[in-house]
This record gives sequence, structure tokens and C-alpha cells, in this order.
Amino acid sequence: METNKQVRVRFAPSPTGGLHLGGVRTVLYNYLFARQHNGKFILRIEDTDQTRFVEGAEQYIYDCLHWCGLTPDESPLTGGPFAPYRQSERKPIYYNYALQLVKAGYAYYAFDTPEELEAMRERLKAANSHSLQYDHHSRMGMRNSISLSEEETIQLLENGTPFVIRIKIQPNETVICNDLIRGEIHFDTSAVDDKVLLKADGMPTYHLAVVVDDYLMQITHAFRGEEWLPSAPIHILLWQYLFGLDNMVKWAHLPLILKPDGNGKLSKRDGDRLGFPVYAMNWTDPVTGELTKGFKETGFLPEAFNNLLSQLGWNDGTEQEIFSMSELIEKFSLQRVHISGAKFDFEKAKWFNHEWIKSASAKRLLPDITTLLNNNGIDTGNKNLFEIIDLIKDRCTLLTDFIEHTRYFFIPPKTIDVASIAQKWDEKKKTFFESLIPIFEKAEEWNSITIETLFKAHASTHEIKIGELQMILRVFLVGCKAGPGVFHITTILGKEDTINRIISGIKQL
RNA sequence: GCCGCGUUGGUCAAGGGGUUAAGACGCCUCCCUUUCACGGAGGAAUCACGGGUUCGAAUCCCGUACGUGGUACCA
Repeated sequence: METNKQVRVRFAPSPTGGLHLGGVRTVLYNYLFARQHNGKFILRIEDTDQTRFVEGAEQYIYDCLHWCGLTPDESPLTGGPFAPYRQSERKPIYYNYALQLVKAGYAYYAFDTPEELEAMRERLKAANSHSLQYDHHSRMGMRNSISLSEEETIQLLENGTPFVIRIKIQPNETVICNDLIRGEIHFDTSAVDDKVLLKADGMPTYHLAVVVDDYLMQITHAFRGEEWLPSAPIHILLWQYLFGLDNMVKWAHLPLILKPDGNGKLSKRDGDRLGFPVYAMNWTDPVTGELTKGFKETGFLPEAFNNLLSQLGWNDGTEQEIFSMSELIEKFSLQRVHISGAKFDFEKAKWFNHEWIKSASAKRLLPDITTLLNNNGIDTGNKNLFEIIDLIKDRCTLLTDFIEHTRYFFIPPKTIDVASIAQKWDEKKKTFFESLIPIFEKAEEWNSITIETLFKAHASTHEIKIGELQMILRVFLVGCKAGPGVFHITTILGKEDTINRIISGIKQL
């Protein structure tokens, strides 16, 4: 074990649109691990499938990582010592390695057309074969450099016949994946198929590209979703054939994030169906124009998003659930990453956000809230938003809740909830409020304590219980029975606004 | 079908031979507040099943069931 090697980890997404929360969690774990070990976090773009190119998808990934604060040390954007970091720009590299494998007898040319492959599967299905794979059973019946004579192969190659390069899997061998999270996993190569390594367009498949690039970019640890586990033997064999097992990355397969109801991997569709975001940020499909909501726009704080993601598959063994980024960097450990998948619970996700909003300073929240309110037609210019945020943040689970909870500070209620106070309203109370106005007008100081004192003194001279009066005042000011202490509200509203709303309220009853 | 992985309340989970099987979310009750929250105090609810091993199993072993991932010239 080369313990002195600098830790280098990578996130290698395919830019096909949207960034799933599971992807962000993979980024997070990579990032935490890199920071904890003073290593490097690399972003590599796996764009080898040219048929799946999506406009803007790569930029979107940068935007998401930026919002989350999980920015890579090396990427196509920032560059780095192992550039290029976009696989489409590394195309020639892979061909040479594929060729090397063919020469060594670990891979071979295959000339089968998609139709022939389909026919093969049909044939195997009809024969009741328990494997429908292109493998040691079936490859002799196909058109490839193993089944064909050398002359035929050369002829086909010289004729420019389209070909792929497939790995040649030897049956009856055991490949062991030593997973950092799950321990030893054994695979019998008899059940592994001859996967395509190099496609007919000269691009590598994922299998070849990860191995080659992880080696070339000196990656030390490879974290990826559990869905990759079945193809691990291919990658391990490739490492063995190309670069040696001693140089191989250490693998860690992360548990899946499952849909809340039923079972299966959480997908964008589940979010649409159940009404919660799955992507980090809003994503608009450039072709269909369809918008998929993101956590950011739903009103999540990036601190909360990272925090909740960190707990979806890991905990530190104590009762602590709220972690700052620096705590996570300090405490994260692969040993405590779970083995089994977790169903995503949006209620719990919101709880995390609520906790972060409650403990956030008004200063931290101010820029986000200002933008949010302004975008929603609320002019915050003449009021102390700082103070308002402090007053109401406890009742905001999502950032977007600030709209509803701050609106009445800026905009007088058009109508008030008459029904909630109508029964308590009588001539005596009307007189009380009418005579309250000149008292307020004459008030020299306008703060929560003096207003309350004035109000209560006036109530006692009228011999009315203050409770009901406060409720009425609240509805006059806010429009409904909600919000923080009513005298705090009058303070922020100011004398003029308070009096105007009382006058307006009396008129509506 | 075949191969891999998994299974502690509704959900997230701690616990890895002896525990009254933590805690959190959600739900319910009460207190605080003549509002809504926040906060506080309680409550209901769990080791998939069957065999072993053991004085003793949620914990170790083997089966079974169920779930899930893969089985593309997608990643």
C-alpha cells in the first residue's frame, strides 16, 4: 500500500441534463474525503456518448456544484495538470489502450451489427439459455476476431468494416472486489460478459474510459453508486491487464437513494409525482422546455442540502444530526457509510432546512431573502428587513416561506379576517380603538415596550381584557391570526402605518 | 432467467452475543403563547421468516422470502 500517495478523488458525471441528489451526495462524499486527507477533488466530464449530448448540461453541473460549495480543484473549467478533463477531448488516448489489449489477447474486434446482436439474444432466449450475453458461450457464434480467421479479420478491417473492441473474459475465474464499504465481493467471471470497450465511432465506453482516466489522472479512490457494482469485475480486470492491480484505485460503492413510496431508485419522475425536488437546481430541458424544480429554487439553504445529503447514508454514530461543512470534513468516515439504501424522506429534508434557517443569522439570510422578496414583487426598501428576518425565521421551513411571512410588513392586508374577530367586536371595543388612535399619535417614543404600555393602560381605563384587544389589533395589522408578537409588529410597521391599519380595520367591521 | 447487493418502528437510524433495543423525522396528547411558530413534557409504533451454534442471538452460520441493482456500441 502506497500510503504516501496524495489522495485524489473524482466525480465523473455524464452531462445529460439535471443533477440528481444522489449525484450531489456522491460529490459530497468525494469532497469530504478529499478535504479530510488534504487531497484533490477532480471533476471529469464523461461525455463519450455523443448521441446523448444535451445543450447546457455541463454548465448546469458547474452551477450546481458552485451553489453547493463543492467546487472541484481540477475540472474542464479550471483546468489542471491532467487536462483535458472532458473525455470527448481524450478520444485518441483510449484507442491505443484498446489496441494494446487486443495485441495482448485480452480483447478482440467484433463486427456484429445491432441486428445481429438482437438476433443472437432472440436465439439464446429461444434456446432457454440462462444468459443472453455476448460471452464465452456465444462469442464463437458471432463475427469477431476470435471466431473468424486472421485473414478474414484483416480483410474486414482493411475494408473499413465498422467494428467495436470487446474485452475477452476468461470463464471460471474469481474476481474479488475489495470494497471499502462492503468488504470483499466475489464475482465468477463465467457470468461476466464481453463488454464493449471501444465503440464503432471510436469513443470508449464507460468501462474503458474510467479505468484509463482514473489511472492517467492518478485517482486513488473511486466512489460511485451501488448500481456500478455488477460491472466492477470488468474494471478490475482492465486494471489488471493495463496498469496492474497494485496501482488500482480503492473502490467504494455508495448505497442507493430510494423512492419514498414503493421501492427502487429515486428518480426525477418520483419528485414530479410526489411534489418535491430531486435535482439540485432548476433544470430546463433545452428540447422540450420542460422545467424540473431544484432544491435551490424550492427554498433550501446549501448548508442544509449538504447536511441532509450527508445523513442519507452516513452518520457519525452519535445523536448529532446537524453538521456544518467543517464538522463533516472532520468527522466523515467511509467505515460508517451504510451498506443498504435509504428511502428519501422529504419531510425530514425540510426539517434539516428549518433547523438551518432557525440557526442562521439574519446577516447570512439577508441577501437571499432580499432577492427572493424583490423577485416576488415586494419592495423591501423602506423597512428594516434585518429585524424582520430575525423575528420570523423560526416559522420558515423553506426560504420561500419568507414571502408569505414578511409580506404584511410591506403591504397592508387588502382585506382582514373579519370572521375571526367579529364575535368579539362590539361598541365598547370600537370606542377603545377609536380613542387609541390619538394616544398613538401623541406617543413620543415608538418601540415595543412603550406601545405595549400605552395599549395596556388604555385597556384598563376601558376595563377590557387585553387578550381580546391584542387579537383584534393583530388582525387589523396582519390581516389574520398569525405572526410574531403584535407589539413587535407595530414597531416595525411604524406609527403611521399602524394607525392607518387600525382605521382601515375599524371600517371593515 | 442469471449474477451481485441488501433487510432494526411509517421513514432515517444507533446498537455487531447478555440493553427497559438509543436518538431523529412524521403523527397524537399536554404545557407555554388569548395568534402562528419556536420551545418544553409525554405517548403510540420496530429487530422479515425458518433452522442451527450458544447457558444466552437483533447481533454469528445456513436456508427461505421479499426488495433492489445490473444484465446496451447509456453512464
